[in-house]
Amino acid sequence: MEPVSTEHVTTLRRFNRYFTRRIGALDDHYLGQDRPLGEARLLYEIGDGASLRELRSRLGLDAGYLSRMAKALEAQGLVRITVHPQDTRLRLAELTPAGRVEVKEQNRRANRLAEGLLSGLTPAQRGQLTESLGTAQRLLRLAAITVELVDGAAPDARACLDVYAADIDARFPEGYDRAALVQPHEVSGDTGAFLVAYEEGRPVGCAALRRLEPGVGEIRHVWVHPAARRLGLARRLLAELERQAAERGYGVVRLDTHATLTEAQAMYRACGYTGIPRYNDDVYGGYWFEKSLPKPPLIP
Amino acid sequence: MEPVSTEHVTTLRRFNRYFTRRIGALDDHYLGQDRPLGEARLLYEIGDGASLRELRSRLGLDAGYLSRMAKALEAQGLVRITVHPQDTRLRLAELTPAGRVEVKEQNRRANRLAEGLLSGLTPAQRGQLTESLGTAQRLLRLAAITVELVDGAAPDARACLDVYAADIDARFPEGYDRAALVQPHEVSGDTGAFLVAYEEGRPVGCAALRRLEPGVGEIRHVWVHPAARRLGLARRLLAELERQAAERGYGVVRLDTHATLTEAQAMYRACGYTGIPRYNDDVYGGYWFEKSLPKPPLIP
DNA sequence: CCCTACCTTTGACTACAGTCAAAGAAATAT
DNA sequence: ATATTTCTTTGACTGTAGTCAAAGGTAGGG
Repeated sequence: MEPVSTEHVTTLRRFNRYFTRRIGALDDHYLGQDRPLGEARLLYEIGDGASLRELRSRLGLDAGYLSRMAKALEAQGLVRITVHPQDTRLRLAELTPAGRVEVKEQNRRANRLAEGLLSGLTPAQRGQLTESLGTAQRLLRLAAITVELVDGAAPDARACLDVYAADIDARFPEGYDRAALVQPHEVSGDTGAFLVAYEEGRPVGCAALRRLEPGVGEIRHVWVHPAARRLGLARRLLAELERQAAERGYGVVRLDTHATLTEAQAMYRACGYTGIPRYNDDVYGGYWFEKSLPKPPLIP
Repeated sequence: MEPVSTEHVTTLRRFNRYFTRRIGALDDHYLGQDRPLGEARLLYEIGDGASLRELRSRLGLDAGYLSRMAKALEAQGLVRITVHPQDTRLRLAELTPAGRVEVKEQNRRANRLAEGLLSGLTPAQRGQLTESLGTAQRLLRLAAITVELVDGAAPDARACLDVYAADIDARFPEGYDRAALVQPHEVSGDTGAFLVAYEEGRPVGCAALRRLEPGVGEIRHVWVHPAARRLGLARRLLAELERQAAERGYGVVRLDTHATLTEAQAMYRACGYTGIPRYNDDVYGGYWFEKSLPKPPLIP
């Protein structure tokens, strides 16, 4: 991997210092107002209802601490806590009308704060700021996502394929038959690979490689969770999978895409793939692509 | 002022949430490590030495709280506290060699964290992120700066002119004579104005308006502190001063600039000023500009 | 049916962050 | 010379955040 230039590190750190001290701290202070910050955050996070378990993982809180805060909010009449109908170990928290009012008030305060800040800028500058922040957030999210090689039979791998199958089943006019998915053993070991992308511990994308014929690998199931799209994650998965393919001795990789997935086709072309004639009898294939890989560096 | 669009507010708030929770919180956690966060911040802020008074205002801490923390750091051998030689009410804090080591270690950790984040991006993406963050920070700083109309005799006004005079005295080949500065009464009241820009309570720029002849105002001493340059603050001061001029019934404003200040000349042209012949006998003038102002809106 | 894993609650703490008021010492203004 | 202001220190607090361990109830696998 390329070394990180000090200029980039400095800018990120300077921004971080400036932003957390000036904007973030202000925001926290206003959000809480007459309520402890922890409670205010919890209230906000409950939103349209959530289980304590979920809240705990989202906010990264200790179970006991959370339990007590939830109880305090319940005592204040802001939250109603019920037992999960299916799994009675779980507790569900939801806002009461009073809680909803409180959250609305939080939102109003935060909006006013943001408006106050933005009002110091001209409309053109506001647009520029919005664009910069959007770009920065996209890139920061992408940077925080890790791509890992997992076994084709790993639960996360299967979970990704489940969502993937449901996703394209809804998108293909003819639906999608799960029988077309790769088998775990095809995408594991010396000839195959399965990559899962994680954002904050949750799988948000995948990509699979299997052997097609000697020297030729096939890339399949490149998929990104809807909430993680437009970050450039698919390209990253693809690049990483190509590295894996080269390491496994493949000189060429092929793939097919459904005729309806025009964005995917554009991406493959942009990543150096060229259209080729049909190479398989996949019923979902509409376009076929191929890319030659560089020889892997010899690791002594 | 134009209303702030919800899109801009939403983007700013979303970014704020994401950044403070994900990046900022992480940073704080790593910075502190085995030391309370307050102490870690104080240590960092002391840097090459500072008075307790200064630290208090920079960090926004309670006097008692700060005094105790400083003492704790001194007891740990990280900080040396001495009495100010001129004003014995003041205490000066500076790092001991051990303190310096500790701060270096903090820096190393923070750098590693930033590098870890950036290493997930391609060099091109890193460049894009750096640029976005730079732009965003510029704009956020600008947005947080307030411009206020003050009396020409106000301490902040005179303080600005002092720094201004010293600044250009160093820049003009022939130096600068303070006698050329405006008098307080010229830039106050119905015919004059004095604007001071504040960033976090400190004056970081100024601009003055005085009467030149009936219907014609003169803009003078447009100045921005070196630490606040390249944010677009001069333009903002200028625009606000033009509003003040229009309000005071001036249909035209004029100004002159020294021949060496080429950036200033470019800015005036970009702001709608056009070159005119010499209109005064200012020894520092090298270029003369003029701009017609719109009629002020009638306030009933 | 039993065992294990999971989720929550409760009790008992700790440490950090921060506030307030009183008082002392030195500088500055009048 | 006196009054006022400024800066710091000290004592006495408070509230929030967060940790750890024990215990009790429930779900799911074998």
